[in-house]
Amino acid sequence: MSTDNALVEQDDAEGGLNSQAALGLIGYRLRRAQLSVFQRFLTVFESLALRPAEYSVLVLVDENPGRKQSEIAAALGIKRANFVALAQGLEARGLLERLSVESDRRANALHLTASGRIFLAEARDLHDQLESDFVERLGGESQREQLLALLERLT
Amino acid sequence: MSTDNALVEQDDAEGGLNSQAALGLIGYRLRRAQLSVFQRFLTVFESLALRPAEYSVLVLVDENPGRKQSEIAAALGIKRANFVALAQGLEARGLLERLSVESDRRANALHLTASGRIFLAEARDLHDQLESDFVERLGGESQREQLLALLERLT
DNA sequence: GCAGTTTGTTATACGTGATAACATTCGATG
DNA sequence: CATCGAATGTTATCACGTATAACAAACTGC
Repeated sequence: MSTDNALVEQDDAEGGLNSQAALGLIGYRLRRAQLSVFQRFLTVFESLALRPAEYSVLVLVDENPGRKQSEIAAALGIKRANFVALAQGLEARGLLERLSVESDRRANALHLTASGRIFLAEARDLHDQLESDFVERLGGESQREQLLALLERLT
Repeated sequence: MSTDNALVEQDDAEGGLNSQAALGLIGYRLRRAQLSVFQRFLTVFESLALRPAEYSVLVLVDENPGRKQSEIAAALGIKRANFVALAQGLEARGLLERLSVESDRRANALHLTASGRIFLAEARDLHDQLESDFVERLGGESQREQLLALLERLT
């Protein structure tokens, strides 16, 4: 029952394990792909010292200037508590401004600084290259949209 | 350049942020989908107190009995160092055996115990249900295979 | 004005992945 | 056989991401 025939790969060779079932798992492949993609992201963005989460914050703030921390955090699925250090870090680098709102003195309204916008443009270039590379791997733009649609349904 | 017009959704409403670009990112969607899938996994497997990584180890060992720790770890993309506690945990629960190999006294050969096999059968049932649920969300078996193929290319 | 809620914040804990160092053992080569 | 390099399992440690609890300040609704 264990040793299989020619229908599947042999599992007695030293090289590849029999991983039919294990690697067929959606969750497993999802995790592997995500780790791989993030790893490539980290490599490409190393020169900018920018992490994926930070990039997504900059993009979202750029597209939604003046929003509160909580709103940006919630939109990205990040807990308020965990967002604090993230925002403070970007602020310390001069990329992000946290302006106090007159109508609500608790809230911080997020804006990009001038250099934040310049920095983001640079980051966007890098990211576009990365995304193009992914599209190439996937085999075309239509495959990319298909992937995004499928991932959406899982979320 | 920054404020856009009617071509995209308005971003002044209180509900949804403008997230065209941010949410269009492959890495971002991948991360969100992976978190969502893992969360569902954790919920379903809560009764068994089994984590995703542990499940994948049991499956792989079941299909490749007698392999060394390093081999199983490498096949799952887990570092040797991080695999130790994982394997010891499964051994402590009586699911896994780590037999010393005569031909190589450094190595541990991994096998499932009898109760490990029973336990795994139970886990496989749960996982099959979960996977079926995913397939349903994806819209069919062919979409599942498409997704797996696309993820494979990204890895 | 008060009660309950929201916002930002700190502290803390857990899980995962990565690296470095180490002892033991193996393999190959002199 | 002796030695050197590599492999194996292990421990300790670190960096990150995520989660919860608690808190002060401020807002909202009654």
